[in-house]
This record gives sequence, C-alpha cells and structure tokens, in this order.
Amino acid sequence: MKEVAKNDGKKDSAVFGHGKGPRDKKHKMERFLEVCLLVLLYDEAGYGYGLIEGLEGFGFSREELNVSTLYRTLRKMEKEHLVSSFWEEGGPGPRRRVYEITSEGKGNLDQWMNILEGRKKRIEKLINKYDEKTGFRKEEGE
Amino acid sequence: MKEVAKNDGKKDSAVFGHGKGPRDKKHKMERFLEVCLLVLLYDEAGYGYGLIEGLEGFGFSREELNVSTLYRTLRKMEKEHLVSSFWEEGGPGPRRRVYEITSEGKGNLDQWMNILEGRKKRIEKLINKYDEKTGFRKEEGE
DNA sequence: TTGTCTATATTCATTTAGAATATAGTTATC
DNA sequence: GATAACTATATTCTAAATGAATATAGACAA
Repeated sequence: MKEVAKNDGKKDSAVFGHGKGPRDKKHKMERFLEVCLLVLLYDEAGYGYGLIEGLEGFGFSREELNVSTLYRTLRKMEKEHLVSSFWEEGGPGPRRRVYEITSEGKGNLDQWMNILEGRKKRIEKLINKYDEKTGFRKEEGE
Repeated sequence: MKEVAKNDGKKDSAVFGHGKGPRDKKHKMERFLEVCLLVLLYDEAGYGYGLIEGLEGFGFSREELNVSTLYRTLRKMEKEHLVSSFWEEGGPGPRRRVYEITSEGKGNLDQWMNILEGRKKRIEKLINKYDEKTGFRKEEGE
C-alpha cells in the first residue's frame, strides 16, 4: 500500500502566530471567561459564586453565565497552577473556596493580553471590510 | 423523593442579550471563520481552496487554517441557506464548487456585525481593566 | 501510466460547554 | 428542632465544535 496524500509537514504549531500561547495547547480561541477571571483575581482574591458579579462588569449577563462552567474553569485553572485556593475560615453562610492568582497566572495573563489585542484587531479588520463592501452604513458607530 | 435544587426559570434564552442571534442557536461565540467567509463572499463568489487566501487577509495564517473545518463550515452554511453553491463549468484543473452568499446570508451577516461589535467592546473593557490594575504598562500600544 | 498537485469530502477522536443533578452546610420559620 | 429555602461547590451527562488524518478523484506533467 502506498500513502495517498503527502504531509507537507506544516500542520503543527499553529497557534495564532505564537509558538506556544498561554497554556501551551493550541487555544481554540475561546477561553475568554478564563482571562476575565484572571483579571478579576489579579489584585483581589475571590470565590466562585462571588466572582459572578465581577464578570458582569465584563459584559456577561447573569443568565448567560453558566455556573458549572465557572466552577469547572476555576478548578482547571488551579490544576494548571494559574490560581491557588483555600477554604475560607469562619464567616457566615456556607464555606467558600477562595481563589488567588499565582505568579504563573500573572505571566499567563500577560500573554493573553497579546492574544486579545490580536483578536481585537481581527474583529476590527472584519468590521471595516464589511463596512467597505456595504458602503459604510455606520461611521464609527461607537 | 423531593427536588434538591429549585429552578428559578431563568436558565434559557441566554444568547448574548439577543433573543435569537444569527442562526438561532445560542452561539458559543466562535464562528469567526463563518463570518469571515460571509464577508469574503459578500461581493464575489469563491470556492473552498481559493478562499484561504482571502482568509489570510483577516489574520488567519495558512498553517492554522484547517481545511477540514473550512469545507465543513461551507457545507454547513449552505445547509442553512446562508450560501449556495454550484459546480464550476470548464476551467483548468479539478472542478470547483463555487459558493455565493444568499440574501439570507447577508441578513445574517448584518446581525453578526452587532455581535462582533459587542465582542470587541468586551475585549477592550478587559484590556483596560488589566492595564488599570497593572498600571498602564502600555499606553495604547497600537 | 505513474506520480504529483489541486480540490473536495468524510471519518475519528478529543475538547469544550450547557444543562441537569448531587451534596452539604446555613439561616429562617413555624 | 424539623423543615424549607438559600448559598456554595462539584460532578455527570450529553451535544456541539474542531483538529488530524484519511479518502476520493480529476488534471497535468514527466
């Protein structure tokens, strides 16, 4: 048997132009929630439920926020050492697992910002192209 | 047995603030490729392989573009009547399936632009917050 | 006529994510 | 002090999205 199609050997390391972005794996370009959480935790610890409020500040509506996703994401980030957690002592109500960003998390965040800048530019490019083709329906409709 | 958690009845129709965005289903916020294709086809028909070049104009690198995804996406868009296709007659080389945008596709694109505007603003908000917290490392590092 | 290239299409496995459900301590209410 | 309602965290189930590999086939060159 002979190979049907040859591999030009260019299929790997295709990460947005970065050899290895945050968290190494080729990001499928949507861990926006993750970045938001890192920014929120940057200067202030927080717990799962409580972070929802902060996320609203980034445009997430309370309805579209999925609590499972939120907790799952936080645990995953801890496994990757981007954040660390501890059980809050005392305090009223059920105990809370409080998260803090790690220095690794901060470095990661820094790289994320570059990716987001790029993503923003792509969106702008697309919008401009669209406006061009449709005759600038809206001029800087900011 | 009794129900453990009550449902506050607010879990549905959580689509970015739009009752029903393009293509009705709650978009998981990443069909950027799809939108790029619609913009490319807006004023000029194109075929799968040939569209790759145009996509590069939006920041996709040739390596990160996945051909399977490209074709899969085009067929899906046709199934949804956002584009239509025909086999190119004559011409050198293997036959090509040429895609054209439909009027439905154009309407869809219009809605996508709103979503992208929103997405852009979210990113900006996030970047600003980050810069705030880290002390404006880069001032409009455009 | 064999091999290579262009072009399209499909299959397979993994990842991502939403919905639902599970667990459990806290506080209010009767 | 039993029960209900609430806060908080966690996991399971399923479906959608996606990358990689593979399949198919005609055109063209050697």
